[in-house]
Amino acid sequence: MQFEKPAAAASRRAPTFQANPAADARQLLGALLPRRPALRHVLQAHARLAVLGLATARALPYLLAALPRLPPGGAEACYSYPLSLFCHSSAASAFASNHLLRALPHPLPLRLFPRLPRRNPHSFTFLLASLSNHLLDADHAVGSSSASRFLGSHVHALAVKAGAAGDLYVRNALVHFYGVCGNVEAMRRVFDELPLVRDVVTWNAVLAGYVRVGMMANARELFDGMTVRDEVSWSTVIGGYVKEGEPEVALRMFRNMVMQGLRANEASIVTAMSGAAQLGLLEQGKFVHEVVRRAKMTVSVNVGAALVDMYSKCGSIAAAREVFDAMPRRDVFAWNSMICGLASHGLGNDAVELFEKFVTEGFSPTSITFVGVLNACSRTGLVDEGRWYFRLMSEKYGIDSEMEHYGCMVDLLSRAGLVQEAIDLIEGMHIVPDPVLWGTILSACKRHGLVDLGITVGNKLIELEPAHDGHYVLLASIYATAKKWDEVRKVRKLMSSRGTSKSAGWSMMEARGTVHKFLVGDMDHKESVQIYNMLGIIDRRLAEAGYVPNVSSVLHDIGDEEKIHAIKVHSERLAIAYGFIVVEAGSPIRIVKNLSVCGDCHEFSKMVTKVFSREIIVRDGSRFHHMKDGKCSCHDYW
DNA sequence: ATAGGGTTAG
Repeated sequence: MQFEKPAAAASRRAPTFQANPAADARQLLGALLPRRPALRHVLQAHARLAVLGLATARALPYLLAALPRLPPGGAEACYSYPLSLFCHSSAASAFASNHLLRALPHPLPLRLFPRLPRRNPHSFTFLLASLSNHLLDADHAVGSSSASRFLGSHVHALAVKAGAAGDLYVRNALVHFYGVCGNVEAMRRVFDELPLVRDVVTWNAVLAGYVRVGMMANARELFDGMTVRDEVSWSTVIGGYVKEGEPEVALRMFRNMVMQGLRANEASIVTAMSGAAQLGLLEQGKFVHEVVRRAKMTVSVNVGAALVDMYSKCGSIAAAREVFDAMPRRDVFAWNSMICGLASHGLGNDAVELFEKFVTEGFSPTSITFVGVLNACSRTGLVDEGRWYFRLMSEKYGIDSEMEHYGCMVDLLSRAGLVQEAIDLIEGMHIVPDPVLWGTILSACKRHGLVDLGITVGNKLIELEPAHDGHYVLLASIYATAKKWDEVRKVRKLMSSRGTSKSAGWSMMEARGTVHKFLVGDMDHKESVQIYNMLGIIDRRLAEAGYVPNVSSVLHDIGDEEKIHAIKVHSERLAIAYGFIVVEAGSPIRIVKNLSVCGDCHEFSKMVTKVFSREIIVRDGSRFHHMKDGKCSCHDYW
């Protein structure tokens, strides 16, 4: 065995440590620190440098540069560390100053800025970023944000005075800042200022500014005019369409991007996935998942959570669970998606079980976790559990009850017939109750035959929201159960003179790679003739099996014959009939609706699943109906 | 140095 000479070994291990300690420290830090270091990583690295004798005054700025943005109002120790790094740095360089500005929480950078021994044009970038980040973090802390807006324009003025405003990075930071403020005019002014010093980041910042305030037409025009677009440009616009409730456009752009051979990054994957979830169409969601698979991307926590949400909102709760169980690491978002998903599919017991596991694994629930859990209890009729979790939320976790939580509780209680307890809850709320809560009470009155209370609540609601058709419909049907026909007529008349807010119902399904959308009595579809023939066949078989249309839910002032005719061509039935034509036997027929299923369509669909041994999965305005063998996962309550 | 992202009752 041969031995190296000690000197040679040493020089190979640390060839340049003697030559340039600062450069070595920098190199070592690069190897030591993860890509996005946390405070403790930097502290550990500092310790390593100290042990090696490399924690010199010249090396400290690099530690400063590696620090993450520290949280506002955090422990003072958090920011005394960056300050001491700065003070012990030998060169009071602009580099060290700038990274100090970056590490410290708002408003310290603003206070320190005038006193920094060295500044350069870059310093404005750091300062503006600090302001922008603060605005983004605390978008509801209105008081401090208006101050930040003012301070931002002040920094802008300082930059102009210092001759730094023409710097590309400073300009980009300014565009971003004004975008974050929602000050589109100022943003645009900086963007258009001569000389036109711009790069793709400038364009993307303006794009994001338009998206942030919902000016999608401007965003799109800008995007279309861009000569250089990168991944960020695409994901910004795709995310904008998702945010604006136009998932079809978002997904079309995502496909377009992929078809052009451009790389889908994590942001565009996550936003497109959320678009597919919003749309509810499984094939669209699977396409996005397929892009992840083909790119051989590792399923990160973010992508995993988005997948879970997409699969549950597209009606495949089993696929959602599969993805969730396979995730090596999960964050609160992933858990929340899974819990809420189980709840919306009527799997309340699974949701509650998962919540308990979540807590056992040491996670802290958020307000959204409780929306999921309470919703699960409500959908499954777990009254005691619901009361228990509602108390747990504030008493153990200190989470304030929000409208959504009250909504779940009112639904839970009134559904179980505990209408008075639900009313007491509403009346004891510390926030102004949403009229929808009273709407829940009203439908419970209908369900439980509480005529007098129903009449009081119904009239109150009509007074509160005269354009809301649903209130008239419910009130009239309550009068109808009490056989007060004169009152029924009055309410109907009132509705036709005032009510307007009823949106047209539609049903969607996808087949053969296309999306088909049906309206009531729709004749626009290319295969309309076949669809109506199929509907006729289904109707006859169902009639043989004893199905009788129930028109009590139709409140139009028309005869029974017409009502039956109207019900027979509800969009959902057209979609089901089309499903029989195009969906492969053995596969479920998947339908997405904008409104709630009407009572008779629900009965009809259930019966179809029994008579034809066909599975139907309907996503309506607020839940899923898995229908099979004549039974529905919603337990006939929606 | 600067731009983009997910979960929420009826």
